[in-house]
Amino acid sequence: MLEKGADHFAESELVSVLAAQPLGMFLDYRAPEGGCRIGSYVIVPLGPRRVLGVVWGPGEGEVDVKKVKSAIRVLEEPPMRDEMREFLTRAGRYTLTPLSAMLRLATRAPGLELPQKMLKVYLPGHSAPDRVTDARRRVMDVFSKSGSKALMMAELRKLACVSSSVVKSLAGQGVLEEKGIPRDAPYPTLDPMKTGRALDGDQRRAADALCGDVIKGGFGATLLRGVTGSGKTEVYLEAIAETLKRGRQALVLMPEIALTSEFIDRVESRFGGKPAEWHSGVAAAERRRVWKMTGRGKCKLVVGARSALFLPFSNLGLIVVDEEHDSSYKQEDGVIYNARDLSVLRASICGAQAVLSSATPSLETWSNAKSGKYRRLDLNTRYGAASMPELKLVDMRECDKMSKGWISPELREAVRERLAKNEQTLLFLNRRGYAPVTLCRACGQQIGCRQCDSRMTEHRFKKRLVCHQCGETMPMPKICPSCGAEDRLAAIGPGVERIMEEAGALFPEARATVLSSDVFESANAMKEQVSKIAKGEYDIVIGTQMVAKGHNFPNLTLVGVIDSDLGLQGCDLRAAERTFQLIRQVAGRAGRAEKPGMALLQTYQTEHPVIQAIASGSEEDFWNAEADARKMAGMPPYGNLAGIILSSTIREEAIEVGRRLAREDAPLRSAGARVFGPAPAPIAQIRGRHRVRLLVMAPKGVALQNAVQKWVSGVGGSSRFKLTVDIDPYSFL
DNA sequence: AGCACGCCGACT
DNA sequence: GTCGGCGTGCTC
Repeated sequence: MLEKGADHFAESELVSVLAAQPLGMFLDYRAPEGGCRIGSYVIVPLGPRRVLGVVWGPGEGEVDVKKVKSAIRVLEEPPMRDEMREFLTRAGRYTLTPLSAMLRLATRAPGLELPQKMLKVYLPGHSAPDRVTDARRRVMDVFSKSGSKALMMAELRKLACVSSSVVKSLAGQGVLEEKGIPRDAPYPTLDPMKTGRALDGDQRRAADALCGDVIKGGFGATLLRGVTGSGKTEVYLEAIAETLKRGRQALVLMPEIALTSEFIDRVESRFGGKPAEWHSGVAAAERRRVWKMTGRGKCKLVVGARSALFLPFSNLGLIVVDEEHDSSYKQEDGVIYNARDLSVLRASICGAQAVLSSATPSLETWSNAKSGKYRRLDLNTRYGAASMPELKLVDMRECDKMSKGWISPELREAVRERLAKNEQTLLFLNRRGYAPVTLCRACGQQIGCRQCDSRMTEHRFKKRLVCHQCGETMPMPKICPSCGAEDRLAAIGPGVERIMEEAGALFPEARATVLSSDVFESANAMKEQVSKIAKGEYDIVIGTQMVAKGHNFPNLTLVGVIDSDLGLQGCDLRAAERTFQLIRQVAGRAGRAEKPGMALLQTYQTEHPVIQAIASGSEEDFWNAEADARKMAGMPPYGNLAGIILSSTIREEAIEVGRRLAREDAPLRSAGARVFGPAPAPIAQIRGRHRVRLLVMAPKGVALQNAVQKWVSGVGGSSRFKLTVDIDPYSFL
């Protein structure tokens, strides 16, 4: 319970209203005509406007009663439930988001305040017609055949082959009854009693466990782990069936809209009806219908994007987060939240089950399962792990003495073998351009970006320097911008273009190409190149991470990872996690069907636990190693992080406030937290705003949110200045 | 978020 | 003299 006292207010009693406007405070109003209750959605006057709000409690009465206006009216929708208000409150407190912004998320359906639109339908009435004509008889026949089902004018005209005047005149005589029905119709009922596909041993066990939880009722969280094709969807469909049987609602979150259509088909064949859809691609009227129907409990199953988590479900019993590791669950602008974490919070508040499903769970979820906070259910593959090629490490410390360049003798030899056999090789390096660093040999200065403080990457194909941080580009200079020395600029380190150059020199007879997002004019040009590669028109493909996903190159039997360590030294917390998944994905490109594949991983750190884990191919080993590393570093999930993004149209202001905050860190220190930075934010400039970032680190158990709030409150700054807090950031510098 | 109020530069 | 730029502040 959020507050005590009456939950019903008679007309003109004082109530405290939270407006869905960025006000940062509650406003007192008088209850409207007919009274209202806690949770009522109300339209209130705010300045010259009328805005949507929710009655949050009794009026605070701290403002002059003469200033207090009356709420205009209560919406027809059922009041916001206590559990929803608690969810918004706690989610807002966790993400350090003002409650009004949270309310905004929860009322993001266009035209909510509009009265229910009515649809005119016709039914047989009680009078007899003054005259019976052929046309009139056809109309009456339609109703007798269809069992007096209500029909819209368009349907009726079509079925009876009459014009609207016939219908109108019958209605005028009372032969037909004209009725308005709500336009936002309830959703088709889903039939959970239909049986799904047959499940095998692991799937059956997992489904039974989940259904058991649903039957038991109350909160629980489960990691459902299984590779693609292991039947995760089928398993959670069983849990959905069980939820529907008990009259409760289920929500399935998906990371990408593209993935929903296949799921919708599965639902239709399993339950005999489509679920409601909620994402940015859904039209306004349909969004309103989904919102209203979930609130009235007339919509039992929703599939949607992360924002579906804020729908006003009346009896939510199950939340499935499909591909829970996917980074698109992290909302990065506006209100910053992670839908995966908030799903668990919402489930815990409304006594629902949360099912986090993934082939490669995030470390957070893996560790929650390991500690017993979440239950873990594993589905083992039906077809074994046949798709992984032989993995071999190449120690680059050995090679350096023998040769220059980035392609080791061992990898060279392997490439030559493929060339002789007419098979393809993929050289993987997750770095665009020619060289990541351009250094002046005269003065030692690196060429930096003028816009943000990062380094410029040379793109030799385009003869330009490009900042991968903010997109700034400039022509490749002849003289050093710092000291003016001529022809002393040196490219340091490799990018895919440089590997292309080296491959060209080593294998002049081979047909080689670069596959990198920046070398194509259009998506179509890229697709064309991909299909050329698939057809075998190239012998060597040099690619960035874009080669990892989906493309099938049947003649590819060798993958060389140029720099396996690349992801590991970055400042991105999930770099290792992603490196692991990426290298496994890339290595998985090698060898299909009858041709066995091989992957050579070049590394300077053969003994590094992550590299070892990748080489051994054991997932559990990797997670254990990664968990140890994060534990040592005090990183999530064994420590807490908060990103502070300072932005301003004036670059100096963002930096200045950043420095000041970093200096005045007493509130953080006393709580046991530390601050790093300021540094340019991952996207240093957005829509003319300069962004700077601070990172706060705290050991587990520190009330990080409180400390951060205390610390940043009253930073001030001009009106162009804005501060945003990103709790549990995904990317940081 | 809007929207008004208010205080300084280029026009009829 | 005024029109209008958008910086500042308020909304029960």
